[in-house]
Amino acid sequence: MMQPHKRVIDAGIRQTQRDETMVKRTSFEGDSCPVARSLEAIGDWWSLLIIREALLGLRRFGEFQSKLGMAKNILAARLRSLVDHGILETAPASDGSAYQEYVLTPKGRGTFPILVALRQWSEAFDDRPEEIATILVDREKGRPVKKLELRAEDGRLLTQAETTLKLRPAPRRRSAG
Amino acid sequence: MMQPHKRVIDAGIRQTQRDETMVKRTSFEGDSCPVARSLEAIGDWWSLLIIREALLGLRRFGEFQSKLGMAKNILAARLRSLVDHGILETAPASDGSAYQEYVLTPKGRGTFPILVALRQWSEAFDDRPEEIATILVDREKGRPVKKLELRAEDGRLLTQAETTLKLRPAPRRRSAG
DNA sequence: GCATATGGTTTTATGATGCAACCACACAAG
DNA sequence: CTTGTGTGGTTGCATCATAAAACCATATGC
Repeated sequence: MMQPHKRVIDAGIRQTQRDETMVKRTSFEGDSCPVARSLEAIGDWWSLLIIREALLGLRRFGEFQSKLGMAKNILAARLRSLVDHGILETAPASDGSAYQEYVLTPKGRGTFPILVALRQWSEAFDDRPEEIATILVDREKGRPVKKLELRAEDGRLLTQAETTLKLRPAPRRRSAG
Repeated sequence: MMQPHKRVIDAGIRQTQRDETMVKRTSFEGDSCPVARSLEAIGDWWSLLIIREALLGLRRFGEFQSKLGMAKNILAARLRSLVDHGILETAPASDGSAYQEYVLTPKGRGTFPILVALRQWSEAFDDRPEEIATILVDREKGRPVKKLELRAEDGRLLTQAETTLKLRPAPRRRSAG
């Protein structure tokens, strides 16, 4: 059920040496692993928490700053990075103040399953689950949501062992040949 | 040169002061948000990639090291942290070599949905999806898996907007003890 | 114009990360 | 038993990111 020896896929993650300062932070920008690519965008300490607050409706710099209790410079850097990655975008106004707001793009809202997965992992495995303050519920019924489930094309519930990785079929030059 | 005046670190910000070196990395250990609690354990650059490789069957220090291309000291630190968090555990042997292996615990295998969510987010929103090399497929049929879906207790498919957070009902002072 | 709140940037300090070098141990050869 | 090599890891140092505070710029109100 599991190939213990060499796998062909993904043989050798290399860090992208940028110019000459290759002691950077091992960027995963050019990596072929989609997990690594996600982490490149939202794999740092604060990004997912900022996104989480944004999903809950926060929009203003000061809201994030006071809610998350983080330093303003860090927040500014994270917001800029999230905007650069197309996860947030700045909207010029909303409440009259000529300041700007940070709102989630579709890509940003698309992180919701990631946050749910993180939440459910805590709920399932945390050593002190009693310290978890909130529950994600179905808004309509007020009942806890089900666990995320992975299904096959035909609807069968899949565990990790029932899945495997395949190479993408066609590197596809450019149109059909 | 000009020594700046005494730094008053105890400014009253929220951060979890551990012992006395409170300029650490803003640990989320005591946070009540389950997302933050997850990130505390696996929210750094390497942990999820190590877990990913472990899910694919890697067990040995050298396997991780050559596969991920990371420095050995970083790997050692991450492995230790993952063991401390109950995500990996060390098994004394397997192939005769008197060395140890790192195998996933149930808690570690429980991260699978997180990795799937990260993967699917990349697949859906990455700017250069053609660089993604692998596809997660149903092992039996060889067909791509469906997107993770969040459902209500009664099976209704839920979007983020159809969910909300509720406070945990009972803080429960250790009942019946 | 001046006080204050908001929204950042700059400065400075510390911790984390990255890499190389080194060390400890196991195993094999001589 | 000694040497050699591969594995598994630690130590040192350079560099980078992060953190906190101070500072600055723009808005808004009086």
